[in-house]
Amino acid sequence: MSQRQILVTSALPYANGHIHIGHLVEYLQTDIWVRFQKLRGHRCIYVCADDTHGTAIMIGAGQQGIDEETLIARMQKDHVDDFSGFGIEFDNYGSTNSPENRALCEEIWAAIRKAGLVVEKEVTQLFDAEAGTFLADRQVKGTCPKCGATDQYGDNCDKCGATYGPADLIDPRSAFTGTTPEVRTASHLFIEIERLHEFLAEWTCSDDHLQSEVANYLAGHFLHEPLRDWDVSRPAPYFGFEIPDSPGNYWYVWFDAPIGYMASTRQWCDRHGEQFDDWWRSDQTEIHHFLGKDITYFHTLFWPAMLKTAGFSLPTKVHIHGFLTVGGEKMSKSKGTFVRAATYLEHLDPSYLRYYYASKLNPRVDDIDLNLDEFITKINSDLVGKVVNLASRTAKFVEKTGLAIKYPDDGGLFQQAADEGQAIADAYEQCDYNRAMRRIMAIADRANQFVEHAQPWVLRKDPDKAQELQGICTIGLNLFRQIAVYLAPVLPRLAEQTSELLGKPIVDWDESQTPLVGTPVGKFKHMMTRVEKKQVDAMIEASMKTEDNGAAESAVPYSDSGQPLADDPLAEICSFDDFLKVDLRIARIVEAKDVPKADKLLQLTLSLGGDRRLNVFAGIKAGYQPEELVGRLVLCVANLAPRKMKFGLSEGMIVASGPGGKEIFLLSPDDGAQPGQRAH
RNA sequence: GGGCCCGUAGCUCAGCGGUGAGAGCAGGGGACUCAUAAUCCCUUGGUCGGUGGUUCGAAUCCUCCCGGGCCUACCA
Repeated sequence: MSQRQILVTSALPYANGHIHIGHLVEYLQTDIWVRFQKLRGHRCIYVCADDTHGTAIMIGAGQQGIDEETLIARMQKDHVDDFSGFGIEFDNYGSTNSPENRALCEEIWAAIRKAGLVVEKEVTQLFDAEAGTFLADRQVKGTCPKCGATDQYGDNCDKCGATYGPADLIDPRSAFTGTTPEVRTASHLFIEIERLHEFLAEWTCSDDHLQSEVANYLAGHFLHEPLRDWDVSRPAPYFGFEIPDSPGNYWYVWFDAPIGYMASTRQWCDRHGEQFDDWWRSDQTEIHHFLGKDITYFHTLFWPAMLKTAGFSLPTKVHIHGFLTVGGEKMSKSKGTFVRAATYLEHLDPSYLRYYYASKLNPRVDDIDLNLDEFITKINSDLVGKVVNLASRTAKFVEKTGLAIKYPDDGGLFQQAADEGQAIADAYEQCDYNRAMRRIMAIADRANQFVEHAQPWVLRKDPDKAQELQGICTIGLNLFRQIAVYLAPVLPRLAEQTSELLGKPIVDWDESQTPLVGTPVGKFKHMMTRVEKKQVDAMIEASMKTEDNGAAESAVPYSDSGQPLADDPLAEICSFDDFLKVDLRIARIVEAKDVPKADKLLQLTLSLGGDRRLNVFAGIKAGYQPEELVGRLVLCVANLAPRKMKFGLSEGMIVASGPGGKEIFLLSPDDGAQPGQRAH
């Protein structure tokens, strides 16, 4: 097998938030792949960095009263700690706010300029003077100029479907401060990526650079029509690198972020006396990017276009994974399933998550689900019950004698498992860890059957059978070690413990091909403890309490996030008389049923006490089951003008909060309230 | 509206043109006691979402339909 030279990256985590178990899918997927390549004897380096630029960092720093450099330095430290806690080993972990990155941005920019791909265009944007920043379309809300619907984003109206620019909104408000933004025109620099259309159409479909579903996605969404110019500059003030030949303009964060892969490589090269061009301008080096489906197009269209234009190597493969769900649902802060890496580490062993993710990951873009009950049984039965147990049930019988000098006849078991090595390696190579784990567990099953039938605990009682006992345990421990080698990319800690027990380090995949004989056996120590449900519960409980307020760490007891208010700023002043026009009443839901043809609606019958009933269609289907609603008290707008809907007449509204989707929270009165009472 | 992915045992998934459809976990029965109540043996359980087609033969390929998820809706 010839030695490959491989450069691997994971997407750069953004410096405005902590690492959580969703991020870890990617970093663990990548780390396992890298460890696998290294174990196979390839030259492989894994680089990453914090992504530090952009408006969000600027705003975040402002809110905390610190400068951007302080914010990103703090967050970088937290990120590095989290990664190392999970055994994720980078060869270099840099920052996009580094001199190396600036230099590379300038180099690539110069090449794009030289290729004549840059054009300048005027862009009119809203500017938040209080926050000191330009606002993206989605960072502005206001009233739709077509239909008058309130609270619409700056790009289109989801009531009437009209599209417009943020400056067209009536009464626009900044999402950050709620202030009225001013209109400013600035000139932006664009890259005419369409000029590379043909190249991209070819590249995305060839040589297995992309998973087939990703290539299809690009072909159907972007490449079927001319590519739009890419706006790569932002006017000051902006936290980032100023564009040398365009003073007052900064590179958009998505321009310099992927270049961070290169900058991180350069730092590594400088530390190791390596040539940068051997990694980024060489046919001999494979480049593998791992990233989530949300940032597909930056990495499969813009990034190859930038590399191509600047004369660097193109990615060998872009590996795109799906999102993490927990218990089949999106991670939720309120349900405690939005678990930070640091919180996880306070309660559980990182090996558990490494193995669990490995057992679920496949080469497709599918989302993967973390089912907490399955998590517990999988760890306990696979890792503790099957794998570690093999060592646990044989090692102590040979503590004194060590392994046999000659490997005994095991009926072909070791050879069979050695032969599996290639299939397991292929599965790792293709990121089909699920398949690899299944094959490895099958070896563990066969090994346990062997020990069971050989009955070392019986042999132990007969001094004449000492040699046979040693032979049995030599087989058992060798099968165990073989599994530890195959699992080493996933469970590096187990590999170390195995090395310690048997006195021989596991540094090469080929250790799985030859049995170990004649070495001493150390005293067996537990290698992994069982997971208890209460540990998992405690983690969820703790996550529920953890305020994830981005980078903001507050000492205030109720450190509620400012995000909801920022997303939806306060409305204008309303007079008391105006308020009284709205007749809010306590109501009891006496009937609730699904509206089969509606995506969002449930049909409710509200009782205001006595015989008074209201028929209401409420857009809460995603958050509530009809049966759980019947009987509960809610707050309703009882005098709302009836509205004729496709499904019938709606005679009021019930009051709820939340951003929408599944996150809808109905209001309930305290005990004692009665239907029909007015709220004011 | 468009696109992509998925729908196989209670759960998580494998099989993706060819002997009677599989694994792990869960459930039931038994064995063992070396081991972290681990392990081993036996066992229950499935009209492979539905329909139509291609084929000597389909869970596996194609049509349509139903259901779930994600991404989009002129926006990167």
